[in-house]
Amino acid sequence: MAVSRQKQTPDQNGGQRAPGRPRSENARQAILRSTLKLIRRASFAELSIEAIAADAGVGKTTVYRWWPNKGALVVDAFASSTEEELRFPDSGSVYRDMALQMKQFLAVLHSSRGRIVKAVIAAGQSDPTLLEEFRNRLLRPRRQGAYRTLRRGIERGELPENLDLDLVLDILYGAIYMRFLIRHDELSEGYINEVCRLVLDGAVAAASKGRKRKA
Amino acid sequence: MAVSRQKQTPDQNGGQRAPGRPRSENARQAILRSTLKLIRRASFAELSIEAIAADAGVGKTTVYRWWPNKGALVVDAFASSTEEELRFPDSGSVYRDMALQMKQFLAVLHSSRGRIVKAVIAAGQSDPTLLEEFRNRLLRPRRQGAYRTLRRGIERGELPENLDLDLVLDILYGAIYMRFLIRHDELSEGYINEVCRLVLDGAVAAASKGRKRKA
Amino acid sequence: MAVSRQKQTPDQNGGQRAPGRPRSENARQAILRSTLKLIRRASFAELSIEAIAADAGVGKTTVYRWWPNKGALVVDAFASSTEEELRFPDSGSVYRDMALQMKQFLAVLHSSRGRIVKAVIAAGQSDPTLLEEFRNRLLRPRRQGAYRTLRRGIERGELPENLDLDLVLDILYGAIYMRFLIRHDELSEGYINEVCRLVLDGAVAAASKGRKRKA
Amino acid sequence: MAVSRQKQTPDQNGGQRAPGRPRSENARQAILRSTLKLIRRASFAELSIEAIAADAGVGKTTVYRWWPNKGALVVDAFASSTEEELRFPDSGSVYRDMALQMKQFLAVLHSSRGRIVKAVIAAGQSDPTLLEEFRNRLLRPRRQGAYRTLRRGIERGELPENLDLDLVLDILYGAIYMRFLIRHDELSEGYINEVCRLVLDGAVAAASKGRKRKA
DNA sequence: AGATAAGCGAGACGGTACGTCCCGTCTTCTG
DNA sequence: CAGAAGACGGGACGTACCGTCTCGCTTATCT
Repeated sequence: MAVSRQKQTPDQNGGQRAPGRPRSENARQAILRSTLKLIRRASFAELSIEAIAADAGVGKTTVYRWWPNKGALVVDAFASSTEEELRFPDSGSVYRDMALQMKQFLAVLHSSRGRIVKAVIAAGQSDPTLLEEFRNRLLRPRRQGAYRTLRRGIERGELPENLDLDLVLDILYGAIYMRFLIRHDELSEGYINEVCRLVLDGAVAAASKGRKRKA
Repeated sequence: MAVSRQKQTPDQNGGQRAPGRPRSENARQAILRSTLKLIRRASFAELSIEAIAADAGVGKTTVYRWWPNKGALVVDAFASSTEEELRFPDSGSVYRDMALQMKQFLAVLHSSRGRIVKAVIAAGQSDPTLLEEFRNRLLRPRRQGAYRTLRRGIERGELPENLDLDLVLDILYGAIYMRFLIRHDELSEGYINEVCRLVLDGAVAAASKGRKRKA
Repeated sequence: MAVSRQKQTPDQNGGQRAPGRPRSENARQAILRSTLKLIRRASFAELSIEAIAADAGVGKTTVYRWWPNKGALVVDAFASSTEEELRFPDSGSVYRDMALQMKQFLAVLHSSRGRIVKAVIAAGQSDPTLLEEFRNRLLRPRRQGAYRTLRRGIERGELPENLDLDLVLDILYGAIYMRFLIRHDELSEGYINEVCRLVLDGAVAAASKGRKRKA
Repeated sequence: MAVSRQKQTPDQNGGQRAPGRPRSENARQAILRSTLKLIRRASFAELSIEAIAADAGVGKTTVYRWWPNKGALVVDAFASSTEEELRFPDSGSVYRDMALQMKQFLAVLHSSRGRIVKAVIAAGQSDPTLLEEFRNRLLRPRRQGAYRTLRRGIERGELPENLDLDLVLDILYGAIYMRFLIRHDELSEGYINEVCRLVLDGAVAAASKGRKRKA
């Protein structure tokens, strides 16, 4: 489950234990903790594994043994700190549910953890495996919740059938990432409201126009 | 005009020339050329000023004399190579104009210069001035053309009055940046068509619903 | 007798067996074998206990349990491989006996085991206990044979009485070690002949001059 | 002249200067000084380039730029500190001259610099280039003086003509190195006297016996 | 023409962090 | 309870670049 496991976990091994001294859970957590602590004070580029190891009271080797690079470590640290936070509500309205979750996401971006998201996306641009970690551990799980929310909307008739869910979600969240990464304009809750309104209305409108075109 | 000028340009000096040997235009261009060449083979993080200087046959000092850091150099190199490409057409249809320009942008992203866009946005996450350069030299000029295109649509009645242009543009381009930066799904011309359709229809629909709500 | 025994051997325990699993003779020999094998391919400094353990298919712990350090291990390995080889002959001539034994020694130095002698002397320079092992297990036993050879020469009248045996031996073997360790000149059988000639003649001459001086 | 010069010295360049910033003489001397200081407190193996650089207030790079390895550095440091010390006197007696110089050498071995000689010979056993440095910078120059001393003895009739000088010197100094490196017996001035007496008398005796054999 | 000034290439400098190797110790399960 | 396996904290390795500096040389303007 954890990114860091490169070798078999006990469970995967059919109840068998790997030989040798088992991995130190203390060390693992100390490293993740120090990573989170240091990434808040410095940029991703300034963050050094040397410093993390020192802060965690751990040999550099131990870090390299379990994480292939700085990026994977930062994603892991971030993911293990945000697991619970970004759930989708179920209020009976797609608009309300989506806007609410997007605002929770906004809060994370505006918190000190926003810096980590930036760092990961930035570093991911030159490290495909890092980006993949990001998608697997952060994006994908959230998408599952989003799909459910949108499907509920379809069942309730708020959204058209045959809607391309990924299209809608990429447009919605793309608008957030745009202002978050390029910082050319205000990224506020009001902005999120407007984005949701426009995109969800657009989903309905585009579908009905499509029907007319076909008809 | 060039990012790199830190000292007075002749023109600003009232026709006077500064004493001493003037800056070598050869060196400047060799540096920009080598930067473009090397950034295509490596990521931003892997790109080193040492290598650029060596490739350009230039002393490191000369690079540092004119550019404060790697990022500024990369933006400068990129900007000086893409000035002409991303104009907005005027075909009589907002949808067609926007989709066309977005597809041109897509072509740039898919070309070897896409790597530079990635690099700049990535590096910009830990260097505000770099991001500002990106906005000033690349984003803003394009926005001017986009405003004109959208305003023509409003005049033609294709789009509602009082439309928040930046909102629409951030949603449109955000959808592109989203897939470009996170690479979780296909970034194709078909995707652009759908994004345009949904967002522009959404702009109309949201406005008419707003009117009803007010009424 | 073996350097490696740090704990009681069964015999010392009055026929009693120590409790628990007995030491694995297999492991011991595998370690010594791997040590000899690896020291031939690499220098003493390059030789690592990690590599020995891996090559012997043995845990590092097992090595550390029985040998205090790399040097002791190497001496042990070497000694256990050269016990029989350097005997002194008895041909009726000191010159012939000494020259012959020195040539046998020369052959060892020129064989792949010469590298081990080098390694041990080298490592001994920063590890007194290692050097002591070298003297006790390799040098001293040989000296006993050399003393007997020289004393036979004295009895036969080839060498003067009251000869300082250690002085003569240090001069003879020093000449070999000199060229062996510093490698500035050829270390050949011819060289050994000349050394023997000069030193043994010198022993006679110095003694007779000494008598004259006293007389 | 210095071992450390890997690139052209000005003199070799026909009065021309190499381009770029010239080598810092300060740094060079600080490094040599720190090397001598630290080698006295630790063994060669314990001595680290990291520590030398730190002590000298110098970047590690600067050390590596000029010396290929720890050994070369130590030889250089030692040589540059002992250049003047081991001259051969000219007293009118070979025996007296040789004994005197050997006692000077003995004093160096017994001083804190003796540790360096040990270190160099030890490290040289697994590093041929280091040994070569040792021969070129330390052994060879001394040998020149020794040749002159022995030749004076030949001219004065104290030693036979056609004497193999290297043979005699290897026997004399080999006796010293033997006890110095293996430490099995006392290395004193008395020992040196006896060695000189025996070897020089042996040189005469062996020659006269040789003549008899030929006759 | 000479003085003065700045840019230029080259490359050494003091540093920081890299990722690796091996140290000697420890912790676990198996025989 | 020895042994294998292998993770642990640690220290140094030799390398790559950082951004700064010091050279001699070149190219300009200003006396």
